[in-house]
Amino acid sequence: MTPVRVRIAPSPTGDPHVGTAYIGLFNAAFARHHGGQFILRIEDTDQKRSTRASEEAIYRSLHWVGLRWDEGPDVGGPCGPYRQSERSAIYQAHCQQLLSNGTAYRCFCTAGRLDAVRAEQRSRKETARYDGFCRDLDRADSDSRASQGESFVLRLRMRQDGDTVVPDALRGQVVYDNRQIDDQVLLKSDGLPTYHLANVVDDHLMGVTHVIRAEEWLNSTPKHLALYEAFGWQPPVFVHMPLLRNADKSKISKRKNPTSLQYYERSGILPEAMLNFLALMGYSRKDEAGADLEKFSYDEFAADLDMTRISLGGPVFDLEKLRWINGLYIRALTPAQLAERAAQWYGQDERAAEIAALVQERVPELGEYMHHAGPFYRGSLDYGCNARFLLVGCAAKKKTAVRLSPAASRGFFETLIAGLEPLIEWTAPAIEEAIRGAIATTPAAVGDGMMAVRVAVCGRPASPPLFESMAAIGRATVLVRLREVCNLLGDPRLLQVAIAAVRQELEATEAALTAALAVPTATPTPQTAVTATGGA
RNA sequence: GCCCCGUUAGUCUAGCGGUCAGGACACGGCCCUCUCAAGGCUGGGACAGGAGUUCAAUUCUCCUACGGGGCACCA
Repeated sequence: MTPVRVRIAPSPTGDPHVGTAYIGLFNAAFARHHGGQFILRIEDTDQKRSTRASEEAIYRSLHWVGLRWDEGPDVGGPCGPYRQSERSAIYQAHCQQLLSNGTAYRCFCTAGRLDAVRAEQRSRKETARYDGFCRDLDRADSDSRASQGESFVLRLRMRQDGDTVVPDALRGQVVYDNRQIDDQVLLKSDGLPTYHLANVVDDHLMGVTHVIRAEEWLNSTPKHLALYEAFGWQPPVFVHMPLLRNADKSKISKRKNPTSLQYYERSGILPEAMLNFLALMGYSRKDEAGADLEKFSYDEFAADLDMTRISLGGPVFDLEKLRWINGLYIRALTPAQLAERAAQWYGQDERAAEIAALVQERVPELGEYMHHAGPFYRGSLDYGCNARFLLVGCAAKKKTAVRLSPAASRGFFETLIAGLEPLIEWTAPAIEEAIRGAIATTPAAVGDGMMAVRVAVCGRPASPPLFESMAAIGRATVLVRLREVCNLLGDPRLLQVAIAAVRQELEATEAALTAALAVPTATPTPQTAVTATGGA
């Protein structure tokens, strides 16, 4: 029996995603279970969006959560290179093979024509797909046009009749009508492969036996199968995992959920708790009594793992339960271990010195250190009565201040997010520019806009310098907080609830005070008390 | 619009023809308690709907509804 080899193939665009850890966990555990290997491959064929910084962040976050791989760009291995941008020659050679055996053809269609075709198909309510315009071009003609430097892509020649059956380890046989399947682009006009080509070629060359990936890939599997056939290769076993979901059941997204692993690391989720929680998404274990087992280690999980027992309903990523499991792990530590872990978590954080520099001036005694540094080490914030500052200008002292409605304030935060999100460099000057830009789109005063951002990001109206603070808090966490503020402002009822809570608190205090002052004779007089202590 | 996947309480799940439909998060109550947590006990809450197969369907089949995903020179 051939050894099990599995892989994850994240693309280095943006923050390391919780879904990558999820799929990584099941792949790694599966490999461990069967004594096989787990490979990390970087899918950076999208030149426009891939960055080296993101790639590094993926290594970091995956390591943080406790995943280790046997082969990868950073650790090497016998099937390298493990970065697809470094494998162009391999893909080119394989394309040549497909071109000569006729399973692929050059397509010279322009983007404009393709758009027009798609628009036309949509207006006729058909499945949008390539119309085959270049499918039957004469080969010699195609060769000469290519050699004259005309721009082209390479497309897979899909069979136009019959069905393709995708054997999925969890779903059985999934049948597709071949006429539904597009002539997929394999090689882009920049000469780089698309995911579909690179993925098949690499999986084969790297000896991957089981492809465990997210369900969103299920529909493109027929294309992959066609490629395996075109190359004359044996396809791997396919396992399509359910997609992690937002509370509204849509595919998990950063708009509706913190998806960055960095966010969880910084808000103090323990990596072992994160893995445990992720394992519970679609998988369950039982104790001797037959009750569901909620807490188990990665090793136990890997030993137990049976992929056929994965449940397919899309699991909602429930932060409440994550926090509960995290608490379970925290309580399982000895006090000494917890002290050690906590100190390590905030003291050896790579931003420790940066944060210290920011709060230094505001700390008269070390005891107040965490009060000021706290917001740098948290995930979501609780605004309480400071929520009023989130309404741009509304808490301003100047009578003439421009005051924005909740909706307008929300609009402001949305444009701010849009300005912050694409920043290449997450630095104070870049952040400042984005903030000033966003404020400029509103009639509010600069200072009032800044105050709203300060409270949104730091949770209170007093903080170290805003831009530097935001730089230190980090992009992932800043964006999560801003999105939560948008949600808050988007639903005024949430604000009402907050206001009601504050009012209740105040009224209770007032009532207690009034009651106490109304019965001065029932207690020893203040006079006596003062004298007594004063004389001691 | 077309194609594919899914459907047990608000959420994560067990179940693989006969179960009082089990566990967990969250929620309510009680206990413990200097507070808050934690912990213990306890309560409410689910098989999407309809046909069929069967002595018997949550479980098998089909239809409907609902949810999700895909339909790019993004992965």
